[in-house]
Amino acid sequence: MDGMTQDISTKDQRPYHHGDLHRTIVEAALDVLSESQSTEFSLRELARRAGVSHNAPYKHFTDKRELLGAVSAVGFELLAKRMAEATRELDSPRERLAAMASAYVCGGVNNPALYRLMFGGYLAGQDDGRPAIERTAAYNMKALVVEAISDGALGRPIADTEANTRTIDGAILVFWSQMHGLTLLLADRLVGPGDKTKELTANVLQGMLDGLVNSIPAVPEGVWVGPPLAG
Amino acid sequence: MDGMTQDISTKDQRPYHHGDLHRTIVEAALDVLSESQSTEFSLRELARRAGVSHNAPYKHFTDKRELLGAVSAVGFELLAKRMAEATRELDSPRERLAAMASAYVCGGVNNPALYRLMFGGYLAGQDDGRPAIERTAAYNMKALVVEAISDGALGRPIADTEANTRTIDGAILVFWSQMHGLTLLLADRLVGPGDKTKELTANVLQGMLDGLVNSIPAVPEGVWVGPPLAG
DNA sequence: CGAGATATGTTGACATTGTCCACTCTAGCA
DNA sequence: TGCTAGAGTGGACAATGTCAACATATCTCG
Repeated sequence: MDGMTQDISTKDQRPYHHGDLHRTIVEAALDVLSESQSTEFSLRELARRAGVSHNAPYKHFTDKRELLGAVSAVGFELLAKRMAEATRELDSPRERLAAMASAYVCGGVNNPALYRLMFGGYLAGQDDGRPAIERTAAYNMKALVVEAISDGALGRPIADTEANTRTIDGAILVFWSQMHGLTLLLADRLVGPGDKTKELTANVLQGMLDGLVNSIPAVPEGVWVGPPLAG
Repeated sequence: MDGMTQDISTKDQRPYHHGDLHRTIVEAALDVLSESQSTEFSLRELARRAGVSHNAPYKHFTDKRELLGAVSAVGFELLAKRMAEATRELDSPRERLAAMASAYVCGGVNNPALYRLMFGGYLAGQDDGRPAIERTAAYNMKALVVEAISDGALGRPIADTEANTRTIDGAILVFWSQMHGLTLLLADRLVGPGDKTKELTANVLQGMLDGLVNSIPAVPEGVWVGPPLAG
C-alpha cells in the first residue's frame, strides 16, 4: 500500500496541468537567452526544460516571435526597475540622471543578447509593431529621464509642459542615442574592456550633459523620441 | 539535329563549375538580407538562387556563420566607401566629419539588417572573434575620422601622435557611440520618422561637436576604441 | 600529352526545428 | 453528474544545417 501510493506520488508528481506554464516558459527562455547569448534557441528546448511536451508552449504563445516579445517585455521591466532603484537616495537631479544612465548601460552590457532583443528590431516587422507592454515599459523609462530633466538635471529646471516638448525630446534624443550607442559598442566589444564600463559611461555622460547644459539641439516638428504611439 | 544541339546548349548552358560561386553567394546573401531584413534566410535558398545544389556553398564557406562574416565585411567596405566619397569636394575638416557622420547614419538606416549584422555581435562568439577583413574595414573607417580630427575638425588640429592617442580615442568614443546609437534608434524606429534622418543627424552632430570643442572626455588607460587588435 | 591530384558540384542522408492536426486529460460549471 | 473548454500529448510534415560519399572539371607535373 505504502509502496503503491509512493509510486504514484513520485511518478505522478507532475500533474497533467502544469499550473503556470506561461511564466515557466518565459523564465526558461530568459535563462537560455542569458546563457547562450543568442535568440536561436528552440521552443522545443524550452519545453524540455519545463518538462512538458514539445507542443505545450503553443497553448500559450502562437509563435516563437510572440514568446520573444514576452521575453523582451520582461527585459524592459527589469531595466526600468534597475534604473529606478539606482536613483534611490540620490537628490541631485544630475546625479539621478547619471545613475540612471549607468544602470542602463550596465544592464545592457551584462546581458547583450537580451538588450539586443529588446532594441534590435527582431520584432520590427513592418506590419504589427511591438507588443503594447513593450511600449509601455519604454515609456516608463522615458518618463524617468524626463523627470530628471524637468527637475533640473541640465542646469535649469525644464518643466514637462507641452511648450517644452521639443526641447526635452531634443535632450533625450542626445542622451538616449549616446547611451544606446555606448551600450552596444561595449556589448559588442568594439570598445572595451568591459570592466571599464562604469568609468567610460561616467566620462562620456559628463561631457554630454555639459554640452546639453550649454545648448540643446532642436528637434524638427513631427519627430518622435521613443516608440511611436500609433501602431 | 538542330533540336538536339539546341537542347544541349540551352540545358547545359551552365557549366559544371560555376566560375565564381563565392562572390555569387555573397551577393545573393546581400540581396536576400536587404530584401527580407533578416539574417534568418537559408543557405539552401541562396544555393537555389545561384542555381546550384544545396551543398555547393559549403565548398566556399564552412558555415553559415562564415558566410555572414563575409557579408558583414562587404558591408563595412561599402560603408567606408560611402563615407570616403561623402567627403569629396569638402575642405573644412568639420564639414568633412559631418559629411562622414551623415553618410554613416544614412547607410545604417537604409539597410538596418546589414548594419545590425555588422555591429550586432552575431559573430561575437567568445572564441574566435571577427574575421580579419572586418577588423581592417573598421579600422579604415576609424582612420577617416582620425584624419578629420587631426586636421582640426574639433576646432584645433590634434596631431595623430602617440601622445594624443587618449584624447583622440576619447573624441572618437563620443562621436562613434553617438552616431551608432542614433543610427540604431532610427533603424529600429524608436526615433523617427525616417525622412528626418539627415536633419536629426546634423542637429545632434553639431551639438556634439560643439561639446567636444570645449572638452574631450578622458579615456582611461587600457581602453580600446575599435575592434581589439589581438584576437 | 596524359594521368593523378585538387577544387568544385551533386546526391543522399540525418537529426533538429517550427508548426499543424487530431487526440486526451482534467478542472470547473450546469 | 456529466459536459465543455482549456491545457497537454503524440504524430506528422516540410525545411534547414550539416555530414559523407560520389562525380566532374581543371591544374599540375612527369
